[in-house]
Amino acid sequence: MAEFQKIKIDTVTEVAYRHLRDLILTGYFLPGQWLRERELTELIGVSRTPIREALRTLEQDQLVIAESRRGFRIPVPTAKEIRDFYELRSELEGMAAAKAAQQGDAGRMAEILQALDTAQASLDHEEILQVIGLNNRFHDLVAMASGNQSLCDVLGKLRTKVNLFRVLSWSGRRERPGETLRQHRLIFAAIAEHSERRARSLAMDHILDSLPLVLAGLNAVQANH
Amino acid sequence: MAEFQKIKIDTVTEVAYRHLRDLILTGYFLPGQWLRERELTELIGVSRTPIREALRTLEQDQLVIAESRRGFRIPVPTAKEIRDFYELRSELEGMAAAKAAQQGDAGRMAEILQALDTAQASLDHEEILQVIGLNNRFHDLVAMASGNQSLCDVLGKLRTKVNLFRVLSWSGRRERPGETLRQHRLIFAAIAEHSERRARSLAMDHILDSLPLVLAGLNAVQANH
DNA sequence: AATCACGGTATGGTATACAATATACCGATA
DNA sequence: TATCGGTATATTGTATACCATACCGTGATT
Repeated sequence: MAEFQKIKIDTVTEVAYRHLRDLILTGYFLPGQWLRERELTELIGVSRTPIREALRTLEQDQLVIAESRRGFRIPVPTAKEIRDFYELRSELEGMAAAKAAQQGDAGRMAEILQALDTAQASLDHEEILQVIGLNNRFHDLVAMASGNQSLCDVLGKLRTKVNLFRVLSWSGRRERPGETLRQHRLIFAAIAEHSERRARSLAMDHILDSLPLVLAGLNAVQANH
Repeated sequence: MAEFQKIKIDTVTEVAYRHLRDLILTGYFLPGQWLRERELTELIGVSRTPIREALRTLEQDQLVIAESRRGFRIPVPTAKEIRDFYELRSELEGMAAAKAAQQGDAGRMAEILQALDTAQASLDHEEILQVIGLNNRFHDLVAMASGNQSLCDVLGKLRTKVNLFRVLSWSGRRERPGETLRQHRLIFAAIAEHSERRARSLAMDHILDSLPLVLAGLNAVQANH
């Protein structure tokens, strides 16, 4: 008999964490806004205990900032922070692409290719949210193809935080999923033909490509006070 | 009149976090051991709430592992995890060294040199703990000299976790602070003369140098069941 | 104008109660 | 004997009440 899958039961803390994270990443809160525990308990519908634990986790994700005896607030990113962040992510996505090219796991390659093709189909049908989701998945799959779990974990964290920068700077509105998809295809090609250096270089450039957009968005937001 | 320094008051949660972290990193708990909340409240002398918040933070540091409705336990590292981890850290320390060489901040360089000289003096006086502390500080200073705060943060986290691997594998006992210091001097020389590629390469090799020691320690621990 | 005192508000922390669940133990049954 | 099932116990997960304390705005006082 097949083994029974152990059912993972979500704790309220985990639900609260994901709920708050999604609220933050969709721009529900404004940059700099204080998150009052008691408001959050009403918003999420749970008690203070799981809210506080969820906030501690979000603090580690750098999606909120803890200030002693003041509470938690949404960060207000600076241009330098964003530049530093993109530089770091660029290096690590480059490493992931290079390692993936080195490994060349056939199964993973097929998965990535399928994600790209599905994204292309979604693009043709103008299902933009689908395309964006699959574009994110591309990076996930490449990280997994690197075979390095630590790298995968760190990149996952960075990718979560990059969404914060995007939403706080409204730059998500100006993305061009088609161009992104095109670059992903180039990176995949380099990985598939085991060109480590080329894969790294393309992946790094790909990340840095979106930096100006985010910085411009940040300026626009700040100009509006 | 000089401005009053805003006094940073530690919350109990933060104290509990540091206390637990230090206990973990000094090997007070065994790999795989469950951390019972009730025991921890007695051990640290605070109530469950701050203990649980501290554990959530430690979970993000990957110094403990949370299992739903089971609690938290000390991780049992595998050889692959350790290899992946060192590979990642090697890449990032290399990046930090390269960026530091690029920046060439004179003030930072002086700080690093001073740390190296102090470490040398401590070594001559056989103050081994001093030397180890200053050797860690070297990496911190190089990361700061890179000018990239995000990189600095991530490397800090990685450096914390590497201590867990060391203590869980007892490999700390076999370290040779003198050899480490010698390698640090070489890395510093490369940074000081703005040799980005050489600084990166030396820093990466330096990290990977200690990997076999940790892996050997892991095997030795596992052989003892 | 600068400083100080005061009070409101929110967090930080404790204690407690209870629900939910994992585990160990134990006995019944095949 | 081995397996199944049930029960007791321990522990985490969650809610809640309560208090102490820090922060901040406000207004009086100098």
